[in-house]
Amino acid sequence: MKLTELKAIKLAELFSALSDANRVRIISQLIEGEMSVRALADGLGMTESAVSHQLRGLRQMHLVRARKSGRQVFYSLDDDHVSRLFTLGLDHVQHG
Amino acid sequence: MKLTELKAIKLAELFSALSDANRVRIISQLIEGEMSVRALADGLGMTESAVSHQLRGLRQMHLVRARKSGRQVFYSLDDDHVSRLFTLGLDHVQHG
DNA sequence: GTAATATATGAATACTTGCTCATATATTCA
DNA sequence: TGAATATATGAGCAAGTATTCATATATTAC
Repeated sequence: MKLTELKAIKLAELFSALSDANRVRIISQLIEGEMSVRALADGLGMTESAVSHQLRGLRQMHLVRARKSGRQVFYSLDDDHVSRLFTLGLDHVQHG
Repeated sequence: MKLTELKAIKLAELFSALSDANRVRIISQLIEGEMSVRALADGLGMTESAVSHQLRGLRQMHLVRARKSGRQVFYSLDDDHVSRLFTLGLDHVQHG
């Protein structure tokens, strides 16, 4: 398959979004539905700062979306490609 | 989705395999069929050493397979999960 | 045997990344 | 207003990664 350099970079960036165990766990939580930063941090045993930094990257790649409500920010998956990639990858890991 | 720590790490490792533009380009070439290290290097404008190093990682993750023939080593994709991940990701990049 | 070719690999280095810590911004409540 | 809570962000650092260069191994041709 012929691939332009730009597309190769974009693809690599997309997969990079899922190339860290903590990000994978964040995504896995968000597959269930939207969650606040604190809820994610508590659920994953990460600091809020670390979660926030990671969410920033995911946001910039348009993989998650933020919804502000009062002083909380609820994050959710921005499109279903992510969860499809996620489950396909999980498939590979489980019985690949 | 509840995810064990081990599965999160395995998933992240899988996606890490596709988290570099040069590896993405290597995979994109191998989707066409098997190729030697030199052919890959020539086709991608990389040194043979760099390609060999990357192939080593992909091999260790069982994403590519090596077939030795004379003094050449031909690489091919080791399973179709990879190309499915690849094309799903490309889908996202193109009209996501 | 030697020379040439194809690939692999270790060390060194430049670059990237994910975290912590400190601080800033925004919102709610008293 | 001021204190408390939720999130965001920048700097700095430790760990990881991809490359290059030099060298090693393996195969073929002579």
